[in-house]
Amino acid sequence: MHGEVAPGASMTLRGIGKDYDVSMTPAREAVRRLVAEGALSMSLSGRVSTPVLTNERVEELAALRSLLEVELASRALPRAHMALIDRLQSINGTVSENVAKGDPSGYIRTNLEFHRTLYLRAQAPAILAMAETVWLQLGPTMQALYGKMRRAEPPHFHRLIIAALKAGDEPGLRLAVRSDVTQGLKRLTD
Amino acid sequence: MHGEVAPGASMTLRGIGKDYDVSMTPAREAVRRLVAEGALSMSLSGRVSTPVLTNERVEELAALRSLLEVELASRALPRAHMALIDRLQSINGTVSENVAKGDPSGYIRTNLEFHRTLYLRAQAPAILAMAETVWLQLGPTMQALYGKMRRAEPPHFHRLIIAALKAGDEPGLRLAVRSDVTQGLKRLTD
DNA sequence: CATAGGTCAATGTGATCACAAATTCCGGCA
DNA sequence: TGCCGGAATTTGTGATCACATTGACCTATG
Repeated sequence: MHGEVAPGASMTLRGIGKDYDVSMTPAREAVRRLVAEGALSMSLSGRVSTPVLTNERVEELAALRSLLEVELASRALPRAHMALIDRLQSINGTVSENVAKGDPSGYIRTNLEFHRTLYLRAQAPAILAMAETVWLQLGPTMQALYGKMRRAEPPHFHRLIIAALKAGDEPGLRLAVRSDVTQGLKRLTD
Repeated sequence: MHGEVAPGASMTLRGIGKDYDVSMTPAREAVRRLVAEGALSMSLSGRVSTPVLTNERVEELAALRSLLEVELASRALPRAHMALIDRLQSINGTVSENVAKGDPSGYIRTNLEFHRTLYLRAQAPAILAMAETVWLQLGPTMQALYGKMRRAEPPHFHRLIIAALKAGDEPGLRLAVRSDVTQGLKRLTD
């Protein structure tokens, strides 16, 4: 999810087991779960690797992020008090730090933390779980994206999100979330 | 998914294995996958059962169906030719038969086949997979719903969907799909 | 008769093993 | 030098086992 492993990286059951000091059995169960969630792909022979996403797939996942996260933000809006907004601003500072540091994995992690913190207020665990599944599928590919980014951009749309939350502006919030989610992924399909 | 097992039904690894003439290992992997997809729930002790959904959860899943399936229908619309519409009408006939027969599981199965046939035209496998995950989570509860239905209602909204497809009416299609998806689930939360 | 305590069966977990399939690697041939 | 083929290693699958824990049943007691 955090883009710590590159797209197309392959792994073996025995290797995973050795890494975590367990036998093949728990490694197999973890892998099967991640395959079910789309975070890993399995060849017909059972070999497992991180998926290499086609442009069409990335476009779909971006559309899913947009659909789900706009809904989550919209549901969170009426419950978003000042304490939450302060928290979001603080996280946003950490995001900027990671941008400055040039740490792609840290950037992805704190960026997702920003979104998750907001969406937790939506009190919609099933929808949030789906959104996290999408994040999981995009993880490896996101790393490739932010590795390619020439200029590290500050979290512009995050500020729009915070502003819309403060103003209680629902259409503005929906647009800001959609823009933030779509922005980076757009570049990925070029 | 087809509502063949009631909500809250519990099952054991050895029991599943015996049913399908395999050992515990494949049963465990299947169960873990279904748990990851939300189709089964697992207690802290590892016991597995079909989930009993709260009203809030049903509302969430209905919202997810609405979001995802409206998008899928919208993407399928430009690609929907006459052959597809004929196919949908044929499936719709089978749906009516199952309604008349009073076969809840058959009704759910053919109803989902109607939706899947339309959505396959959207050429969006990731979104369709998410929608099917939602169907999976709703399966057992759907059975409880259609078991409670006094009067078996004909697939009214399906006809609206077909009409909108014929007319190329996108707003009408979106509304028809949203209504069809929401209709039954609304009654479930009372 | 109800309830609490204790015993026993049932269940999930993780490890290990045998086996088949596939991938890789290496040598030989064109 | 490039490509093909076979052998050996790697890898996933399914089965079985030991063990700890949980849940259920049964009995005894108030």
